[in-house]
Amino acid sequence: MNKNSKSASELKASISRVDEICKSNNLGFTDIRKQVFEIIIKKNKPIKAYEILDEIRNISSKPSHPPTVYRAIDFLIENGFVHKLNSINSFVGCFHPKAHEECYFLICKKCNLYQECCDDSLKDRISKTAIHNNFEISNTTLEIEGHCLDCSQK
Amino acid sequence: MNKNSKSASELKASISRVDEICKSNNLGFTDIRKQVFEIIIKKNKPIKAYEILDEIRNISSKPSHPPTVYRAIDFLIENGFVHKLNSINSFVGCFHPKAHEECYFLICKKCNLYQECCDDSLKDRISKTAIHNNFEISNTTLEIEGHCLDCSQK
DNA sequence: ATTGCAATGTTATAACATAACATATATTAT
DNA sequence: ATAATATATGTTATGTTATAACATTGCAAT
Repeated sequence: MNKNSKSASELKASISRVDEICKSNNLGFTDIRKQVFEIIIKKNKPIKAYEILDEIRNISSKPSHPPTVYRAIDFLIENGFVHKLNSINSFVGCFHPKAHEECYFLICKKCNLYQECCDDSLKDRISKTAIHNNFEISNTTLEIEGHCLDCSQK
Repeated sequence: MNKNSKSASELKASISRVDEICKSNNLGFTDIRKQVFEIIIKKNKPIKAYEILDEIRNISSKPSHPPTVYRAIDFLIENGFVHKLNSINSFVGCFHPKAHEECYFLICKKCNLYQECCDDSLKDRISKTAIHNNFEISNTTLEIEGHCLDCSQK
């Protein structure tokens, strides 16, 4: 699985990468959106909307409300910077924004770390299954829960 | 996709099949559980917990509450008679109870019909992906949303 | 300066789910 | 048969997740 935390430089790199993408696509990477994105990638584990809200409330002096967080999340998801894990109602940062449409995940139930597993053969297999069923995919949720190497050895 | 509704005989067959499985496994297929199962398979589309609750309230004279429904759903899921679609917080009947551990779905966004797509090659591919990442699967959520043949032709 | 638009603030509530404890019903052991 | 146990259900309350609706702000274009 991915490491437990990201270095300050990795964080900065992630943020400036998204910043670049937003600039070149004319997307407003506003303070709130940046703040929410930073909280998500800093945590480096799936995080819940209300946890994000709590963090913002800790940081900021002025009152914050759920819609603020959900709007920021919507923006981040729409543009592929963040993904939602439907099976655990949580959000994770994307390692490869704009690199792929669909994103598949391994989620460790013990340590909560997650990993993207978007290999092409899997994507192909899913695509073939859809075709075989005359089905036109618009989006796919693939979330594999279980135990990562570290946790299954313990 | 599967047809829009099930015939009375198909319904009866589904229920008695589950009945059999419960008997031979010493599981209590109680009235409430049977009722919830019937409501789910009758609908033949993903159904939400509170819709089930509403139906029960329509049928029954005595008051019903959310835990009643959620407990029945839990029982049905635990034993493989029903699946949860995490991406839409809904529940569907299983076409092949006990035939497979994991169950993958195609869900049409337009007509809401759903279809299981649990082919082995897909299962293998997912399994290989997990192995490749040193990951031990406990359960998998695969939900493919899009349009079925009928709906994409319209 | 005013209009228009995108983003945010704010209040309220909708939608989804479970904790905790009481009661009833079935099973088993004596 | 009766008590003890386990399983299932009833009930109240509340926790958790998410959005509707409308007000306000800030900024850009005419």
